[in-house]
Amino acid sequence: MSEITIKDVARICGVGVSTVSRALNNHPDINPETRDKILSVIKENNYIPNNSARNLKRQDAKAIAVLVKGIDNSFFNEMIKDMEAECKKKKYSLVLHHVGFMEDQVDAALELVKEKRLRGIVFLGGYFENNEKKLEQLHVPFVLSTAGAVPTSYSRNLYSSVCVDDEKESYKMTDYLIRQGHHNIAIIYEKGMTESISMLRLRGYQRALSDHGIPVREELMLATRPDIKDFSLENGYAVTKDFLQKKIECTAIYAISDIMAIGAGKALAEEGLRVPEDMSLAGFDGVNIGGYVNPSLTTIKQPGEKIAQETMKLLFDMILKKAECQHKIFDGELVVRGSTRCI
Amino acid sequence: MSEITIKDVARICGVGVSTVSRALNNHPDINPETRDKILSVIKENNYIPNNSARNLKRQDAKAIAVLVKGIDNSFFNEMIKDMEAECKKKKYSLVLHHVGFMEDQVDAALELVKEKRLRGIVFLGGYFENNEKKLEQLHVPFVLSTAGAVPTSYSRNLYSSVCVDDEKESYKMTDYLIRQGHHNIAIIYEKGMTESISMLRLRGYQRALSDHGIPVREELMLATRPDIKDFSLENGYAVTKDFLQKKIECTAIYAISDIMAIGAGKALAEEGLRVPEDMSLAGFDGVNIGGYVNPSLTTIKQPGEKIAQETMKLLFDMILKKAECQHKIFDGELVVRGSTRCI
DNA sequence: TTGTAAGCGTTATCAA
DNA sequence: TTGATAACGCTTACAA
Repeated sequence: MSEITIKDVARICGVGVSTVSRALNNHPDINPETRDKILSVIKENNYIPNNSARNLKRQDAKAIAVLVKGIDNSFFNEMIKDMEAECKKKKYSLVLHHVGFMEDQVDAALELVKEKRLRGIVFLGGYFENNEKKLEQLHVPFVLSTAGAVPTSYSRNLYSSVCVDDEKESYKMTDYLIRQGHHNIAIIYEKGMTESISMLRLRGYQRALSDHGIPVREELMLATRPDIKDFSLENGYAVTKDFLQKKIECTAIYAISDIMAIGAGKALAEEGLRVPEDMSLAGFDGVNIGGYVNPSLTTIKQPGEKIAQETMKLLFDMILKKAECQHKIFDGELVVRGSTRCI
Repeated sequence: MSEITIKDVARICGVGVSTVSRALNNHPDINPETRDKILSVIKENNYIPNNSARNLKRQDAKAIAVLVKGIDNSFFNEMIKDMEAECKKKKYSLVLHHVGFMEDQVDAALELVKEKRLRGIVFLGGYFENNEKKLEQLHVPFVLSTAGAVPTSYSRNLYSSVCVDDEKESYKMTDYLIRQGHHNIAIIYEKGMTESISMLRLRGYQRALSDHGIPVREELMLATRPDIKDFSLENGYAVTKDFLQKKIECTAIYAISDIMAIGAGKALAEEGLRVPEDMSLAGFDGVNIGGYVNPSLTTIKQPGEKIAQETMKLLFDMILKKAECQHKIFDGELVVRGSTRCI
């Protein structure tokens, strides 16, 4: 009943353990006949090598990890499959690991690198403030992907990064709404660290208003509720519901994520407000679902596929060619759909 | 530069490695002063224990794993956080592992059990046909959660399970639509193994029609496209688009997942058909987003939270109390919302 | 309360 | 082409 090990396989085959190991790892220096025999014994006896033992001993695990902040971020999920594809091309295995909202991504990375002997890391999303020292301990190349939240004080040679310019893209959306005649634009954002993605997008909104000579009004800046999951449908809904009670003059609501915008849409519907006739509604990210709701959602589409591919390119350049750290910024695309209108 | 190990920590502290290990694992038989000193040295030197080595040696890793089929299933993602909560109560750690569409869940489980010395497994979703022998090799208790697709030939003492009766619930939805006056009801389903969840739901649909004396018509049974991701927005959309071209008489479309129903909704909108005035639309699962689209989606709500909790209860009963295998079936709830109407 | 030493199941080294 | 054997970094008897 106790699990079978490489020693048992060796004994059954009448060979040494190293020969079994060679068969297992496709080493060239083994007689094809012996290898086939060993492989068939392995199959018959359902032997499965212990990965902990392998990782412990092995020096060259051709593997990288993608550490994703949060578990149900549609935008990230759409990117992951692109990363897996790129990784496969390089014959590396990709360890996917989700880190909870309260966990520290860098701690998780540090642990994982030791455990699996990883050669590189991708951080998908997340915050990196007050973490420079820990990041320095990460002795493998890493790329911050779609994680705008890196303090400018960090050395640019510490890491690579790929993202959109969140402030600029948010400016683009706000500017568009203003040009459509909207002056009272509410924004749904998440209060956070200065360099968090949400705060960058808030700054873009504020700057666009200022550039158009429109005062930035406190009562139109709707912070999400800390007691509800961040960036969720529920949060967008709750915030908007509260806002609408106050009857503040407003012709457009811009949520800094599509999912929250969809949540806001429900609150609008419940209050009898039609989109876009009574209220324009806009999001950010460009997740698939935004194109499927009714009316479909005007948004800033991040080029997820490009970002994913470039992320892997930078990572493998650093791993394989010892390339320097690089910082790529992609443009987002303003996608105008049915949820906004000119007034 | 090379990574620091427990030996280094021991050397720096001037103690033996076992003492460091004791400090690390909160063993009671250690002098609090030595422990504090060791802990501070660990912190200063950023020592992180190697999990592979720990797993290899440790016999009693209080850990279970949840193996999830697919990465962006909203319904599963909503359940996972409930499972994590239950697990925390038992002071077990929960290893979350996603298995791709082409991978075999049981193989992944077998590997993971060895690697992490797991005490139990939850399979969330997936198919288990032609896998009985492999499942038998899994020498830890496991629960199939929301995985209706178990051949009836399998021994009931092999595993526990928690789910809804997919055929019955699907019957419930179809019966409801019929009672609303719909006779030409199209169903969007996925062709698959006889016992797959999708086929069970299809059978419920067929049985309801028959029971009402309505013929089951081939041209109203819309199989998803194999070239598009299964259960996706895109698939629901594509299938519906094709269907509408054919101008087949029909007053209701029932998709066996909410996400596909939402996809179908877009195709309807594009063809100028209003929901529910021109076409009723229904889904299955009861994911959050269904309550946020416009009109909100009529669906069968699976009690995800209850299922998650019961799954963990059964698993821990088996692990801790050596309880027998059990098979629980929960009722789904017909949630009537704005997307369907009486004709 | 602490230290020594024996594994855990592999892979890597080296000699045969 | 093979087989002993020494690591890998940790936990845990057992001895002190």
